[in-house]
Amino acid sequence: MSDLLDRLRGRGWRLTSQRRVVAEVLDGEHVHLTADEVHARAVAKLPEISRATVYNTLGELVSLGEVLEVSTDHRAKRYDPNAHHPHHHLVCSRCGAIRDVHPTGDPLTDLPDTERFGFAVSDVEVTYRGLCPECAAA
Amino acid sequence: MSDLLDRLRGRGWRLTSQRRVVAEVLDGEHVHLTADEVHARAVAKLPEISRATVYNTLGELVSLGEVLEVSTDHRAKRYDPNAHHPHHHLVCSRCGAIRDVHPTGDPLTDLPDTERFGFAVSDVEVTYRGLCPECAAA
DNA sequence: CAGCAGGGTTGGACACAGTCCAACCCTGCT
DNA sequence: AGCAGGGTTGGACTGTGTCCAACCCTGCTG
Repeated sequence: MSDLLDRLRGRGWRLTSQRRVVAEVLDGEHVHLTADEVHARAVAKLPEISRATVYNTLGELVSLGEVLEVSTDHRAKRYDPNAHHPHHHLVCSRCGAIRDVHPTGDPLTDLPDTERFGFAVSDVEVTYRGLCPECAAA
Repeated sequence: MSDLLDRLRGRGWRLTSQRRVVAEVLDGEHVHLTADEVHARAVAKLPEISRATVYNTLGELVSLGEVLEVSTDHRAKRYDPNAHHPHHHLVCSRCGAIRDVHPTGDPLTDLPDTERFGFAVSDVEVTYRGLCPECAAA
């Protein structure tokens, strides 16, 4: 994703220091951060960046398709920088840890026309839930 | 689900008028209501019922496995009274309408051991997204 | 080079969903 | 009738996210 900045520049995105920092944070650790976690890490690099800017920038990255929004629990949304590799998620039902997973098969083909009710189905999200090894041991 | 009240009684659930009203609301229309919508409908039948009680009761019904929590958008949770028929959801990406669907196949078998990372996977949620006929026409 | 336009940033106020809590009430039991 | 204990209530509170008006910064124009 080091080409992320190039891609954004190519689309006429004005590349401010704030936006660069947010992109760097997402590029840094490939984990699923909440907006506030992104903000905390961004502040470490650019102390005066505001929460609103982080929210704005994350929203823009999402609508540009460079980052995915994931909301597995009913709490804060998380941001997944791995937007160019289709994948699904495995979530620990106790601690909320998230892993990217790649199931075989395509669930889209598992939804017969009679079950589509005239919808133009374009996407599927699959969320597996279970106990992670740490929580299972505890 | 008219046996719902029987099942609850059988488990020693104290059947107050408030709880009965919440159960009736869920039983009434088989749609996916938010907690506030349940509250509004409950108030129509029992004017003095409080929001806290609705939340409490919904939470209890969920942990008893009588009702499912669904959160397809990042807004309010919705409650699905259809807990005894395994199914998944089809959501309109514009208006948020939800339909229950029954895909063929079992996505659990599509997740190889190497993709389970030691998790004890127990459940899968599949959410199909697309435009509903009304939104596609507009 | 000054002025300008327009997008980006800021922080504080606000909105929404949900949770918590102490006081109160109600029911069944003794 | 008195009591214990669970259920209910409403109001305060929290966490997450959005909105907005003022400000700033950059590149362009004359």
